[in-house]
Amino acid sequence: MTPSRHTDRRPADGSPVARVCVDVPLAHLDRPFDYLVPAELAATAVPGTRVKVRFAGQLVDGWLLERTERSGHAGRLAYLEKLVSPEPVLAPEIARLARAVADRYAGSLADVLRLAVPPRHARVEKETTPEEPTPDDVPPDDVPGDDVPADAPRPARIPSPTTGVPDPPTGADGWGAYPAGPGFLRALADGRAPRAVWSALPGEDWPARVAEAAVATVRGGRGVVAVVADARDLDRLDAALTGALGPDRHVRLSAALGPARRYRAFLAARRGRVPVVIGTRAAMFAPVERLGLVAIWDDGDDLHAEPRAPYPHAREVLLTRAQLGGAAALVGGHARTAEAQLLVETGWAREVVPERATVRARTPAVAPTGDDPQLARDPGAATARLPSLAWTTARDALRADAPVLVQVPRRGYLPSVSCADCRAPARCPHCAGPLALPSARGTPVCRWCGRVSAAYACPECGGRRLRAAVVGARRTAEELGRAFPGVPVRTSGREEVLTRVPGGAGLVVATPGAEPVADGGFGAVLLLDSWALLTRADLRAGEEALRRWLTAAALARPATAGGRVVVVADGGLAPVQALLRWDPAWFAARELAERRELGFPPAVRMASVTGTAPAVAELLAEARLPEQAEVLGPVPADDDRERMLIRVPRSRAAALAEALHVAAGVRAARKAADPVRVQVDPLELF
DNA sequence: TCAATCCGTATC
DNA sequence: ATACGGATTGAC
Repeated sequence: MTPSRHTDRRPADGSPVARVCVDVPLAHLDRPFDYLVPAELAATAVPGTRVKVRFAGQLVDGWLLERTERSGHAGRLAYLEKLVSPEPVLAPEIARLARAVADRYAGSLADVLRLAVPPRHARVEKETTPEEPTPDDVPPDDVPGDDVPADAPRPARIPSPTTGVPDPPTGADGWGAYPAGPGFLRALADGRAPRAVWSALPGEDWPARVAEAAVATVRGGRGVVAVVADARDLDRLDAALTGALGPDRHVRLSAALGPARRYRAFLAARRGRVPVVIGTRAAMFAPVERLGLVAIWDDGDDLHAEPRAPYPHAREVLLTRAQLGGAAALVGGHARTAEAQLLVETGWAREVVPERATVRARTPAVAPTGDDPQLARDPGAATARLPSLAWTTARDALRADAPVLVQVPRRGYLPSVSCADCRAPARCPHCAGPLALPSARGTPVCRWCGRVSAAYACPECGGRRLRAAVVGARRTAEELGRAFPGVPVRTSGREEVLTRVPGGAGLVVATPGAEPVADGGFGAVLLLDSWALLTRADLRAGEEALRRWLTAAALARPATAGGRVVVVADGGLAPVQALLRWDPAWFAARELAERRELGFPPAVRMASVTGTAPAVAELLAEARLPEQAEVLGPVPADDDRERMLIRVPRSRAAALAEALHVAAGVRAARKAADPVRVQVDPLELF
């Protein structure tokens, strides 16, 4: 680049101005900047391309958002320095979506674009051109191998001659088991935009159902984005889609693919070569032509929350896409989140649920049992410290040559404080935050507002004594093998996740989210140590416990085929009740009502501001918060930082996000030191 | 009186 | 971030 070349440059004849989003992380620079398009880039510097521009003296990356005739900028415009690639990787609708997501989460467009478009891989980009597809676009190692469950792919159907896309199934199975299901599929095929909150039946082959919804949408000439929580779910969905749609009508997109394969899959979608993109949350921004359906499975799984700024949640991103693009939406799971319930109650989405008779026919028999581990009469139970009902249930299943699933929680859940008498979580009388005991014999202190509750009395039972929950009962799992000598014990957890186990007698000990599918279903499912799940210091503890139980219990055979579930928990607790009755909608409605009462999300919009105490104070002093905003805290966060919570009515959500974004910008412009993290809808509230 | 430096502000 | 401008300070 010689200096003389600069003097040669002249602006392009048509639309000489490029509006560019510069890739800098500073909040106050979150707006487009205008540059001149040099004549030689007139045809190639199109909207959606990556460019390099000189910005404040340095060369930075940017996104060309649009080309215009004139600029509103009073000063002199600089030229685009370079076109990184002529590939318009940023589709216009994704640019719009990214802006909406940035606004919702008090973040910058550049931050969201970094999440939305994978890093360029030049070699991959050159492999193919939009005109000549190659068969190598989905490489062999993108396709799941032999370890993928055999049940997941549907048998290939004869493609209909006109479209090449098979007909959806009919009858009382599949979507036919849900009264609103067939109508939902019809609407997808007809090009309409139905929105569904789907409560999947136990034993449901959910990957097949999602694949059928995708097929219906593709039949209607539209595209699909479907997001699942982890690699194992993705393998299952991939296999189902391969069966339903063939091997080359979809791509999988996840960060785990690595840069080259990820960019290859991304390009295939962007170039309109495949109508369906499936993936983990990395796929939530995937460009798809004529988007007709967004789907998310198990939206309560916290893996759906993006850990990088501005921390968007896959469900919210997908619903925003559906809203902006007039696409259908499918929010499915065995459980139902309070957020999904809100969609139903506001009328934004409709329920797709089975009738009670169908539920009864498909559910295993669920029974609660106390968590007293003394059971001397059964020596095996005593060894494993199992309640006797759990032990006898497992024993019976094993005798019937059926596999048994034992769910144990992961370690690391923070105990909170509960009433020693009735075990109701202890909440701050002032702000309803969680109480904690700073020392064993101290007075409880609110973790949100810091107020001391010296005279705490349980609102449920009037009890005045408090107890801290005890964590860690993994030993129970290790001792199980000894309780059932001669029975093979396999574990599935963080280190090694089993996808599938054979149908004979055997024990599988799994942590939540790592439960394998069993051939023919599990004869028994034991849900142990639920006390640790239910007493987590988390707003979503009950919802999360039920989600994990339903997900595990859904792997059991129906009661009619001998399937039994034992949950070691007090049968009077609401999540346990919901499990016994297999009624996730009832629990979600109850949960949402409670959150309305307490002023918690999603009934209200919350944001958190985390940083050093002076930095947090400065940001909040700067922020012009909406009038109804309530500021809670400070609560201590990691390494001498602190956290403030701001809550507003949902109608003020946009104003809150904007106020925080502007305040962060003012701070960044002034000093740039002492970072503050702003999070809208933080997953963890305390 | 001029230049070196500091601080604040814009970055096209 | 960096780079520029206006104000400020200090030495001639």
